[in-house]
Amino acid sequence: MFKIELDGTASIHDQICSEISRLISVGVLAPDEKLPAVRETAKALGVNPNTVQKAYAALEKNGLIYSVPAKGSYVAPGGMAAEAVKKEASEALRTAMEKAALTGVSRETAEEIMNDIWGKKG
Amino acid sequence: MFKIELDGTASIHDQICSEISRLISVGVLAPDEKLPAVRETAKALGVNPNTVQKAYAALEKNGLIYSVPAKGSYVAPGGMAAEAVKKEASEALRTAMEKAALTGVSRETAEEIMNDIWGKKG
DNA sequence: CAACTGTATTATCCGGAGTAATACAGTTGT
DNA sequence: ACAACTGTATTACTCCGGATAATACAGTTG
Repeated sequence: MFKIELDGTASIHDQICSEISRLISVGVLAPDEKLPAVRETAKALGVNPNTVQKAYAALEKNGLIYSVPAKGSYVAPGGMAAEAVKKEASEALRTAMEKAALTGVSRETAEEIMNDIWGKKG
Repeated sequence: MFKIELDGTASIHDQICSEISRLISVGVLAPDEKLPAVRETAKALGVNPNTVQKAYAALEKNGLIYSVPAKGSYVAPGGMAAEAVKKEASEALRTAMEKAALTGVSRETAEEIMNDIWGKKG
């Protein structure tokens, strides 16, 4: 069972989405692996089941998981999920970069930050 | 007078903040230049004066502008404002990159996006 | 003095977030 | 067959932040 710390300013179901997305992309949650039940997750997180359901529904809408009534929710098969997550993350990164560029942040500055995070190239 | 399109999902005063920040960093709003009055901006944007005031207050808190009661609000002097904006934007970019890295986005992918936005290096 | 400035206060409305309590239909293990 | 689980759906309620609205005050400016 995964753990999530509800810290941020974002809504709880958004945070659940993000964390599960991350776990999928990193591989902690494998393709076709069964996710904890809605009620179980809710209990583990000390959160209302409806909130978790909202998160799962959003994940399914984005193609990260698929749900089978009366059976469970599963990570999308064949690496589709991981790809979807990275695609989402890439788009978010693009948006952030566009915004930064709009406010005058230079490419050099962006590269420096990149080196801090991914390690210097070469 | 500047224009702002209230599109995003963010709150109005946040959008006003962002747009004024951008205009400052780019140089459209020069240091010590007087900003439009709260009521004037509100009217131009079709928005409540209180909302604009909230935006101006936040901008002042972040050191981007300074307000003189009964006189007006002005862009912070000596390029301080532009620097503050770029610093903020850089931090936001760093946060976005960290999140992307966490979800498995590779440096190569990030570089590609960077090339799209800032132009290819070299 | 009139018209403007930023600032402050209070009240109200609306929508989303979150909670709560159910209910239903289908699966699964015993 | 039955109990216990699954996802899904519905309805109602509370709470809080965003936004609006209507003022009021004090100080500046022409």
